[in-house]
Amino acid sequence: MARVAVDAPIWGELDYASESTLAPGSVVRVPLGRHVVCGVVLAAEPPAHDARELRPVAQVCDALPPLGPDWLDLLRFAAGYYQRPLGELMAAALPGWLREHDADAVRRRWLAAAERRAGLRWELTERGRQELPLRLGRRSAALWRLASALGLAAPDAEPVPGNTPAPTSLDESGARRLHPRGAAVLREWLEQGWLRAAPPPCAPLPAALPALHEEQHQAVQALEGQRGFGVQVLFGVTGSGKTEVYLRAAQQVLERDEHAQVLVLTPEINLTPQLLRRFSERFPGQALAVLHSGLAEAERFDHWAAAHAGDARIVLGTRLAVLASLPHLALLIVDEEHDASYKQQEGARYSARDLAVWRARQRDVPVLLGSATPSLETWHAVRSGRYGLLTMARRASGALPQVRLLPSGHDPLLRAGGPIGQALFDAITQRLQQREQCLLFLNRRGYAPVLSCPDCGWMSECPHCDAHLVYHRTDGSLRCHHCGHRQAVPRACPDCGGLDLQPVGRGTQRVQEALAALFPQARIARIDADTASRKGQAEAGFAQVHAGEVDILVGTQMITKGHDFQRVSLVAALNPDAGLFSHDPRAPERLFAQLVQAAGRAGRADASTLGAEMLVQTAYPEHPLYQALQRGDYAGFAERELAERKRAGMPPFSFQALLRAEHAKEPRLLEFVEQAGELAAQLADGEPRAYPPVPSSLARVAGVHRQQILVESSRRGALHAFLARWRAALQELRGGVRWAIDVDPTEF
DNA sequence: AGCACGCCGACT
DNA sequence: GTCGGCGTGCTC
Repeated sequence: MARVAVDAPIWGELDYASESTLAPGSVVRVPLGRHVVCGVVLAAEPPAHDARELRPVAQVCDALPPLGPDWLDLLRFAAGYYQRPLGELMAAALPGWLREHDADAVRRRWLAAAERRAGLRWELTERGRQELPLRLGRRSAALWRLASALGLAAPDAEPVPGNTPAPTSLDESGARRLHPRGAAVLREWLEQGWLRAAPPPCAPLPAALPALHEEQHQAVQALEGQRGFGVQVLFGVTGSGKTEVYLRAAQQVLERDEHAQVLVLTPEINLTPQLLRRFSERFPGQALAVLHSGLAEAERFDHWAAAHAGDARIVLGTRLAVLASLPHLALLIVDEEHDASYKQQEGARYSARDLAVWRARQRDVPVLLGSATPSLETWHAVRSGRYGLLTMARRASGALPQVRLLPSGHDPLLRAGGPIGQALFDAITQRLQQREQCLLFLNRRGYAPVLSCPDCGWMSECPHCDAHLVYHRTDGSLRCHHCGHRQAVPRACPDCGGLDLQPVGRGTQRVQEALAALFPQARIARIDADTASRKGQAEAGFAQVHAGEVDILVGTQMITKGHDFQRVSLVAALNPDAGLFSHDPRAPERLFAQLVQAAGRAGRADASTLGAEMLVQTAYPEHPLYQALQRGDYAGFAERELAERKRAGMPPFSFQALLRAEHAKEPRLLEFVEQAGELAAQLADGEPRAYPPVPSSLARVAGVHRQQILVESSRRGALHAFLARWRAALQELRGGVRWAIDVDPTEF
């Protein structure tokens, strides 16, 4: 009998009959209802006492080595911590291609992928080392020639004089020299699971590694001394050379152990082509696997297989890569660890950064968290001594851009309704004269965030969401950025018939239009979700900027990530103030990180005649956040935010979870959250504290109403004990309300 | 998630 | 009188 976690949103694990004893971690296909689904064996159990007739396991994917116990423990932990079924975590961790193909297809693809990786060079697996001698016995000298070429000692072989190390891997032609059917025998043994791809002969490192500057040297040395579990925070300003430290850290680990694997996490793989390039240049060959959701399913399987087989020495990926099977994991690196995209926002809402730290502790290996603006959670752990701190405060070459705050208070240009004030106008004019490029960003796409009637106060609102319809002038449409609703701009006000509908506020389109009028001679480009609708379109836009075909680039946050523009010397934030006074307690932290990131887009200051500048157009130039930004004082900003969090009893000084519930009928939803709140009060017993239900930040999206309940405790253990009980009780409630618990929520 | 089972409104 | 709505329960 086998206990199996199945690929279905089912709590509880299912039992199946099995003729043989299946190793835990075996990937199987099992009948469920009228379908066959993928599953992972959790344990081989003795038959249960109840006499229920079990259905048999349909197939065992025995071409795959079973998933390791540490992988199973990771998934069990994540399922428990994030209050989700184990099967769902499993489905998130395994490539879809594996889940959707039968054992034969999996075997074929697994072997084909292994052959491609190996360059047809093989070595014995542990299993091969044990089982092959049994199979061969004392017969067949020719087969033993193959076996000893793979490093097995024949039972009655003469001890080899001297200590010439036996070669331990074989390719096809080598096998043919030793045995007439050598290649076929290798294939047979491969299918038995006795062989695996031999690691490519240690790819030569580039002859001359780049010299490290003093701070990098210090960081690399500190990491060299790290053995066993430890979290090191690499706190380095943009351009300080964090990637080189990652590369050296990876190199140390890979050289120390010929099987070691390194996991490198990055927020958005498409936005960090440099990181991928740097790793593949430094460690050439098949040793690098890439895991992210942009890969075709079959391709993702191949990369996952390389990781699971232990062949991939470096696995570079987005948050989902943290769930990959990595049997020889020896180092984890989380780049831009503060980035919000490490938190999965649907299904199992795990934090890849937090799971990376958990995996490091589990395997007793180091983990490196890199950022110019660490998350407050991470910074707090540094301050309390739990995490080590490696600081790189200087740019490797050139100076950081100067931050200049431009008060928008009494500016005549802004008062006249323009997107930029006099100071910014002058600054851009200067840059244009020097043939340097400018990058302007704001958080709103479209032409204007809302259309309004000055006569009666009517505003364009989405019929399905609690949100404004955004005016897009290019095609004369009103669009909802939340549900995709789209309609033509009305000729007259729907309420009073007034004909003077006015755009209110500014989006990227309107800014582009205004800039075209202000700088008629400049070449202006715009990149946002609207212009980048098709894949590659954004990259084409960026390429134009790199090629110097654009003088001013306007866009959303999209343009603040992933590109270093050598000829951009001025970066400006047009209206960042919303982040100062948001109801979301994490808004300031995000704003600071975003502005620092944006500043980093400016090229080297010494390549500019005027020096690189980051300009912030704000009504609150005295605000401590901007003051800290101007000083380049992340630590000061973080201290202040942490003090505020402590005062308010918020994370990281408390632990939170959020119940999110949604339903099309508001009364039904309210009834549900009411009941949920009562259950929480009964079950909590004072700890944790449950707040009353409130509408979510967008109370209605696409016709669905949304409410949430926040629970908070000073003790993580108390919170989790409560969540398990609460979840079980909520599952008993009826009424078709969709709900989910978000542990350690980052968005409210 | 699917899928079946079951009890209440507008149709040939 | 039925067809079908989706609320509820189950999947070893």
